[in-house]
Amino acid sequence: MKMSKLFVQTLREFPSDAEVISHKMLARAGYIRKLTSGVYNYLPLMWRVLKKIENIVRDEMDKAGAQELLMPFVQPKELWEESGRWGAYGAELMRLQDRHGREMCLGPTHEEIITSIARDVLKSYKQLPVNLYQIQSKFRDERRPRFGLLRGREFIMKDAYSFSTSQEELDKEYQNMWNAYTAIFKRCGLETKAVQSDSGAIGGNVSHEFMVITDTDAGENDVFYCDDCDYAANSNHAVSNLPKSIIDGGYKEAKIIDTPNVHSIEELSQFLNCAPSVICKALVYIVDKAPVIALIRGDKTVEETKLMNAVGGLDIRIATAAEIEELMNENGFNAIAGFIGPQGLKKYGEYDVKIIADKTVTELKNFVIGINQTDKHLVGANWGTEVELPAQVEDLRLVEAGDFCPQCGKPLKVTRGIEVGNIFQLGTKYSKPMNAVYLDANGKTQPYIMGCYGIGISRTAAAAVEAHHDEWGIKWPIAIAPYHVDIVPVSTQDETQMKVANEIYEKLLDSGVEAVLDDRNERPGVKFKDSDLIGFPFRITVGKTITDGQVEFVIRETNEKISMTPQEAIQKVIETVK
RNA sequence: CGGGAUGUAGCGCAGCUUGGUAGCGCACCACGUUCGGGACGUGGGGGCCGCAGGUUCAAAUCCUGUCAUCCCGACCA
Repeated sequence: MKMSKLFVQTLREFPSDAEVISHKMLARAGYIRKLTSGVYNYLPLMWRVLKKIENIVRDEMDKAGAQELLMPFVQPKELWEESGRWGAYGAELMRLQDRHGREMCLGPTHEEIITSIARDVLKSYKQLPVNLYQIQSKFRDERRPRFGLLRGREFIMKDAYSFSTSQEELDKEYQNMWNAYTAIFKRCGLETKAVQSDSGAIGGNVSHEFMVITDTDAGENDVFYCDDCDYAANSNHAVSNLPKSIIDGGYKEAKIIDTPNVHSIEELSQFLNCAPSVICKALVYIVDKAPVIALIRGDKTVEETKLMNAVGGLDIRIATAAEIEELMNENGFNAIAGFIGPQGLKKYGEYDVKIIADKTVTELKNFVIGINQTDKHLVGANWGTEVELPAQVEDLRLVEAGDFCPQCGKPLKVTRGIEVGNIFQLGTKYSKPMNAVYLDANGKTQPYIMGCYGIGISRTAAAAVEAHHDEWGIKWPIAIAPYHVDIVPVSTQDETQMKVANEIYEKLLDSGVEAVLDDRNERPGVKFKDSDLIGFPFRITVGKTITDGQVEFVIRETNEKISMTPQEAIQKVIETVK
């Protein structure tokens, strides 16, 4: 491709609406343009990158025995009602009506569709197992799109779905996909870590996320991991063993004491001169409109996803001051946040109050707790006497760096990650309600045991930029770079330089190398800046030294410059690309 | 959805307080001088000042409404 004809406009400055590095770089280097919030045009350079990632994904999925198909982007409401998700999915599901008023949605994922196809075709155990996948645009009406391609509303995704006859068969396919994913990301030049995760709205039991580890703002997930064993988990799912803490408040008897204007755990522990770990904290949450009180040790934090899952909810938030006031009034108390306790809270409007204790509070003795009276606390409390231990006890705790690994006991570390793929064991979550069944060897009707496996194609491209760039621009891994090499004659006026540059270009093209010839009559600085910004893995500069038979070979990854003959440069590129 | 901000040429911005011919830099076109890390000169092309009302002789500027975009908090590929 001649640079003068390449459809690209690089910008001197970063667009003002871009926040993270991948968004800034891709926009400035002319890969993408925003159409509307969270929706981007993929310009020719971007599309080449995306196609390369897609092809790596295809290759590995096919090798793993999966078959590609393509499902519709627009889906009818009826199938979503069968699975129960028309109501459950929430505002992220982009709903619309056709001219007859029939309700449809834009596909955010395709479990319903694939299940409806499978149940029509897969009638016998002899046809199983099967793994089907597609690569397609998805639409999720995110509450807040941001970070460019990392969190768009429309994005390109590979989604695969497996159908098995047993848990063992599913386990095998899960491992198969795990291996394929590891190979895919490696080929894309990305280092990933597979971490245990919460399974969220898609549902299911076992799931892992593939994270590109990046300690920047673009990494939206906290990942806890162990250096000594293979344990790694998303913060919404991580568990840990705790270091020894003080769990006995040491109070000889239970009594109510005045704690004026002492709102926070920190203030309370100072006021009472006790460890935060002997205080039982009570937090009021609203899960799907219903009130939930979470009890947890004062020095620990509630992981909201865990709490939400403990009550089987879909949406969670901390209660407002006004809601707490209502809750108190309705149950005959008068207290503000900071003085809440679990005692005597029964009703909130039409809902029953649920009380759930984190495991950390069960072992407390002679502890401190709120009693729903402002400016008062109970000290020296014990379960079973002063306070009743809630029937439901769960792990609600957010893990912290330094907690001990649940597998091997060594201290855990934390880092940030970008989720580029995930694998789920769905079980019969969709096959049962949608009556997707086959006949087993005994002629008995059985629901499929399903799995699903996603890769964010466009997100993977953005994550690659996050992981591979410097202050001058992108440094694409060779396997997903839009072009392999940029050939830059320093002066288009110089006949020798142009002649040699053209020869190099033609020879590389003949060898199947994806080359760009920067034939623009621009000053060299402009061409070098563009070359670095766009991120060609290699650059061959043809300058004055061509009179000595030398060109300059530049490796973008290291910015290393090596003088060599044109023939050597050609050889070097061909060897690397093959 | 809550809190904060911004909409003026493809990109980055000024002008608005105090209404009076719409500007600057980059990019784009032409000519000339330049030519190893985003050159310079001269001359050009491109804008319903987000949109709709209102006030006024006159609105980018003042008022009202509306739409869009971005940032900070809860979700996911």
